[in-house]
Amino acid sequence: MQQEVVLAMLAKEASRGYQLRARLRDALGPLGDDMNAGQIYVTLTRLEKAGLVTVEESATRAERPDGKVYSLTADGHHRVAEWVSEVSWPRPDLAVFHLKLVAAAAARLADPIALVDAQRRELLRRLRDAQRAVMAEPEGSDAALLYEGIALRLQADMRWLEACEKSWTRRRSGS
Amino acid sequence: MQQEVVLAMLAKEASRGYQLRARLRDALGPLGDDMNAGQIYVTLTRLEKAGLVTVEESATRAERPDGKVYSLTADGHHRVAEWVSEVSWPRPDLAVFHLKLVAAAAARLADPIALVDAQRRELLRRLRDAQRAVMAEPEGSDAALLYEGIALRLQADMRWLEACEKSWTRRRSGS
DNA sequence: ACGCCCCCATATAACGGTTAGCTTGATCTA
DNA sequence: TAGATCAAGCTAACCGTTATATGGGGGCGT
Repeated sequence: MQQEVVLAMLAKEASRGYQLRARLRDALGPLGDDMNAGQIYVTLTRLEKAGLVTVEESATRAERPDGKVYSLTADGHHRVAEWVSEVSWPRPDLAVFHLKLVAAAAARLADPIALVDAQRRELLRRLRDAQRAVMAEPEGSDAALLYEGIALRLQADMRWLEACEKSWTRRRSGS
Repeated sequence: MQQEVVLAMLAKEASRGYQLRARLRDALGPLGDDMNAGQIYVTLTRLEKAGLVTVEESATRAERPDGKVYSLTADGHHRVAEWVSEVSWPRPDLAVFHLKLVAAAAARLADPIALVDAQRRELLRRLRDAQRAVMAEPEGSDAALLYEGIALRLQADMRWLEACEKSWTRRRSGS
């Protein structure tokens, strides 16, 4: 998980790694299961090295397993405030599929249009899954919202693939 | 750039790093300028270490700068064929924004609805840019196709943000 | 002729996200 | 009591990405 996300979760209250991981999983619903177990620990140690969090080797609390409790430093608080206030959005990652088509056509490895078609079928499958998941979730839940976003994305990508197909068929008859 | 992409470009013909980079940039149009210059060399050395490409220290050709020409090994050809045939699609990356909202609300760092609004304005700006870019490109060019995909994505994300706003306002009045 | 700048071409260190896999103890259960 | 499962944590390693460095060569103005 992105460092800032972990940092922001830690801003609510100091936690140990496992609790943090559980909170993240809860906030994502069924999609949280995709997270890798070790991810949090990697991120936490890196945050510590960067001086954004501190550990307290707490045998002070009566917590059974000899514990590492993580909390934010002043720098950490500053960083998370900064992150919350900044607007950023992941750049669309369509380039690699496009390059796959270009490369496949150039090296005569496969028919681009067949590739687009296969991709369309795959996205259709995922779209059905996402829509089924939306309905399976309780109305208005976090998970339902996320699945809805995924479905909207997939629909947009489907329409792009249609545009790709048109473009490549034109290109084939045109050359 | 992803290793497989570089590999696939190399499948067309053996090249040296710089040519490869130029070919990639051409295939992406104006978006290709975002590529980092050194990226290709990092990827190529890693591919070499993995045994998927080989270098030929060619002073054999009358090429001025003492040259490293890269070409695919048998394993490399196999790998690229595999890649072309596999259907994969980047997983939608909506989780981090969702977690930003959750964390901001939980730690009372900011008003989630204000965050959604700021994001909406930003995406609207980018959408206008993308649509302008579509029209600036020659009809049917690679770059126009890519920009169209980006625009479609952004529209989908906008609609998701609207759903987010609805959901969080409901949640606020409901708690 | 000299200095300057830009392009070709390559390389490298380092950061950050992700994964696979390991350990160790506790708890459950057949 | 042996085996399975789970909590809790850790590590090595891969890959994508960036910033930055290094030279050689060609044009160009003064």
